[in-house]
Amino acid sequence: MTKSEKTRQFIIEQSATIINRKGVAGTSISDLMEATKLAKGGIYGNFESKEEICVEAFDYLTGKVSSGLNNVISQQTTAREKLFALLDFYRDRLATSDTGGCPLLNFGTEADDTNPDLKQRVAKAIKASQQRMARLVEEGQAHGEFNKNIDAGLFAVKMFTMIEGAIFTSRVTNNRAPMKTIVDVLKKEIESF
Amino acid sequence: MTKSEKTRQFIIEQSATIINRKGVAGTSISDLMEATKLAKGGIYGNFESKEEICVEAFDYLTGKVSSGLNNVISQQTTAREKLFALLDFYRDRLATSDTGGCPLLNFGTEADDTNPDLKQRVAKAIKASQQRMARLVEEGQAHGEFNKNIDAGLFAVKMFTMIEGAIFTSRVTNNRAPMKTIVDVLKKEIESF
DNA sequence: ATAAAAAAAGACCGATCGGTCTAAAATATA
DNA sequence: TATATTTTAGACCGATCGGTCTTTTTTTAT
Repeated sequence: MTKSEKTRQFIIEQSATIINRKGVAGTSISDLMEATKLAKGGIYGNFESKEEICVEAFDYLTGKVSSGLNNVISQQTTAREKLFALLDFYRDRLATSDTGGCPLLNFGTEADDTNPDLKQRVAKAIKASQQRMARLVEEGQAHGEFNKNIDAGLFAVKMFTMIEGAIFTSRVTNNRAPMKTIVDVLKKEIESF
Repeated sequence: MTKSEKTRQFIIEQSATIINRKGVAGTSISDLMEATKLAKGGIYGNFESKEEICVEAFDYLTGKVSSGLNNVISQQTTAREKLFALLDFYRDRLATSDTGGCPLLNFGTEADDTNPDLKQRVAKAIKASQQRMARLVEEGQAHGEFNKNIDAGLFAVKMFTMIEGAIFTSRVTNNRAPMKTIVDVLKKEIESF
């Protein structure tokens, strides 16, 4: 890993949370200079534009969520346990305030009317998230753990919308209760599979 | 209604959709000058700051959603019909792209880490939305239409998170299907009450 | 119609925006 | 250690930001 590759990665990591919190339009290069302790030349020597940093920051954040999920899921054996671990991860790691919440929600709501490139990236990430959920249900069905009549795709849509809606609600109202409630509701439904 | 009151209202109405789409940070005064065909003096003669315009725009947008809902709800008689009308309204009027989507979602996700005033306003509006839903369920129970064992508050949280999550998903993916699916799921659950 | 009051125009302000460029510093090669 | 290359600092750029203020225009009251 060359020096500039390391610096580039460092900039992305330091910028990601700031952009997730303040948004693309609300984040200035000087914010990133302050966070990285780099001068303008240090930033623009590694990125072509603010837009490029934001895109990389989004990929970094979603990648971190994705690997975090893969990690907790891989530690479980049954499909039910895996789905529960996924739900716990969302509840404990994305509804909290300290990292700015779910990047899909933050980048998605800002980009949908202003930034087609970013919007498409978010759309892809949404699809991937739902597919992960559906896959876990299908896995449970293949292993005879869940009823085969369950519509995995439909449940994934329900699960995804509820989780994102709950993250949003809990964060704006400064109250973890909605997120907890929704996770419990989803767990109960999974138990009935 | 004095001249300046009319102008003030005009500015709010013309600005609201723009701010809903581009966000608070992403909207400039010159955007609003262009939309209203007013010069800077015309804007700042009626508002103290950009922040004030944004707050008024949020109130205007949520007020319009609220009165729209009240309108379609009042045209129905049974609680079930009222809940269905509410769902149809969300599906047909807020998941579409032309007005920028749900103001709660747009202002809420931007404000939660950057704008405590606006954040609190969104939190209040969220609470009001959920209470409206819960009240309709309780109304149905009072009239013997729904089973009294249904937890109205819990259902309202579920309904609200699913709707917001579905609006988000449908808008970012440019696909009405998730919103339609979620509305159908909720209707089916209401039918079982 | 005229005077008084209200509202809007637009020049102007300092600050900051994203981005460029050259010179200095740090690193890699030899 | 000397040299070639890469990387960073930071002065600088024009544009635009939110906001102010004086002047002009429009509205209202007489």
